[in-house]
Amino acid sequence: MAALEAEAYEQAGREFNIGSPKQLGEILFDEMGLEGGKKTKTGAWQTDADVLEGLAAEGHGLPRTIVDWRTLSKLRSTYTEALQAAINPDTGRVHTSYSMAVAQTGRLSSTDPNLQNIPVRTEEGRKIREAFVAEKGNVLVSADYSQIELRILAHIADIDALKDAFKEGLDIHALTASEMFDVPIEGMDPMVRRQAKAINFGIIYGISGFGLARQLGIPQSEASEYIKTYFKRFPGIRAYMDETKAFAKEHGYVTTAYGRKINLSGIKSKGPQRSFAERQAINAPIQGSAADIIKRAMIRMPDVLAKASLSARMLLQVHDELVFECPEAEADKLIETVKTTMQGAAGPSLQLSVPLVVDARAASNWAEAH
DNA sequence: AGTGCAGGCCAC
DNA sequence: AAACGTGGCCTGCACT
Repeated sequence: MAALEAEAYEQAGREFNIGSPKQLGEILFDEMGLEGGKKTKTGAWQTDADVLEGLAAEGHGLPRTIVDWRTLSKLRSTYTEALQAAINPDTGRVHTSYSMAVAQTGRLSSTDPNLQNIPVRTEEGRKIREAFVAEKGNVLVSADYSQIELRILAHIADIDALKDAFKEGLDIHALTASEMFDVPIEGMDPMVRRQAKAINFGIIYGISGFGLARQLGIPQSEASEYIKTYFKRFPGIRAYMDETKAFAKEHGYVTTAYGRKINLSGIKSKGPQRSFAERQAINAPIQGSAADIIKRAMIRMPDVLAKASLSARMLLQVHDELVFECPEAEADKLIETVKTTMQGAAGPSLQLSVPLVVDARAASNWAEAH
């Protein structure tokens, strides 16, 4: 990191506080005069990774150096150093706290330290996750719901094409791409599937052409066409969204699949507040239902483990994932027990019209088990 | 030294 | 007008 700092000062032509976005923005856009800068709402130059990647693509050196420095700096300060400092000397372990009434949707949240945002997406980040290891002679078992939110959407919005796809165990993003772009699933271009995946996630979040364009780095006109095509192919999704927004506006809340209410106070306001509340109205039943289901699984777990004579302990919940620790010899039985419990957790009070699928694996560390 | 906000970025 | 949902933690910075 020291080498990256020296390189940044060299490229900037002077020293500055490398951790200060404000100073960086002034160097890039006021001193160096780079084009394409945007301001944040407070008037400061925006210097987030998207902006810096754009500048780096123009051939400028400093933005690349800063992005690399921030990546390492983030991992060191937020994870490597903070997590070691959080080890409890009595247990030799890191213990998080869960809040059950913070997230509007009914998700848990995790603090001091937050163990629900341990890196996983990059190779460097996964090294952090490798440091979460089982006691000697034990293994970690990670069990996560596959595509639970899209399955819930298929159920709630009652979309036959999506429900059938899940029943047949198809690759849902590939299917979406196939339907939208009229291409066969076999031998599909990975970039086409990636675009469909972004659309699927966007749908769950209450997408806009602007947001999808930003996500995919394509013109807004093109993104809007994608969304139009998606709704044409899955008209039931648009109907669900319209109905949900109308319900929210009439009642001031939406409900999960179990009937739990989620208040949306901003739904009757105007302008951006209302747009925001409308996206919440679309997302909250989906995210909230997933939260209900995994909580039902967690509540049943102690009983289920005891009945199966398993000594496994449930350690963590990460929204659609449960992490356990157990003796190596128990792992196979634990995986079967946990899978069955999680996959059946929607019932019996709710009969989901799509199957829930759980992937589970055992390994000595969290990165490999995930 | 403590507080709170802004900007940024990690996860699902 | 804002622009894709739910969170928490880091540093910098202005302030008390």
